Amino acid sequence: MPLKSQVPKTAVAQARIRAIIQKIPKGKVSSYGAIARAAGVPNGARQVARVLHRSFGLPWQRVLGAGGEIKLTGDHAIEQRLRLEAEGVRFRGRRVNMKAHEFKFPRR
DNA sequence: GCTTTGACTGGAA
DNA sequence: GTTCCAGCCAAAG
Repeated sequence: MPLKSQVPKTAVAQARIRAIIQKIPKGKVSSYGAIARAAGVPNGARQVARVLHRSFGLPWQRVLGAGGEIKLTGDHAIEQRLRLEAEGVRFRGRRVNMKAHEFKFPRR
């Protein structure tokens, strides 16, 4: 009989989310939804956002909304754009060219 | 334990 | 292009 996991499922998901975000290479970006799916949490986009905000030391600037749109508000949005442009990511208006910069995660 | 809130998403009008 | 709406998940009050 397998022992019941003492670790909450939510904590596992969050750990995966952090690990995945760490894997995004410089010059590439991803979206909340894509990361959630890669972490095994479909429709967990909001959860990705929460983890991203909570944890420290992640390349948060490489995480965008669907379609490569910046979802942040205020000064944080400005900083994110500056950081990404510094990494070579080109913007078209308020969006990124996902065709060229989206990082695709390996399938299970 | 119910309600509100948020760095979300996709589809429809 | 915009606005509205319904769905989803976890944390906070």
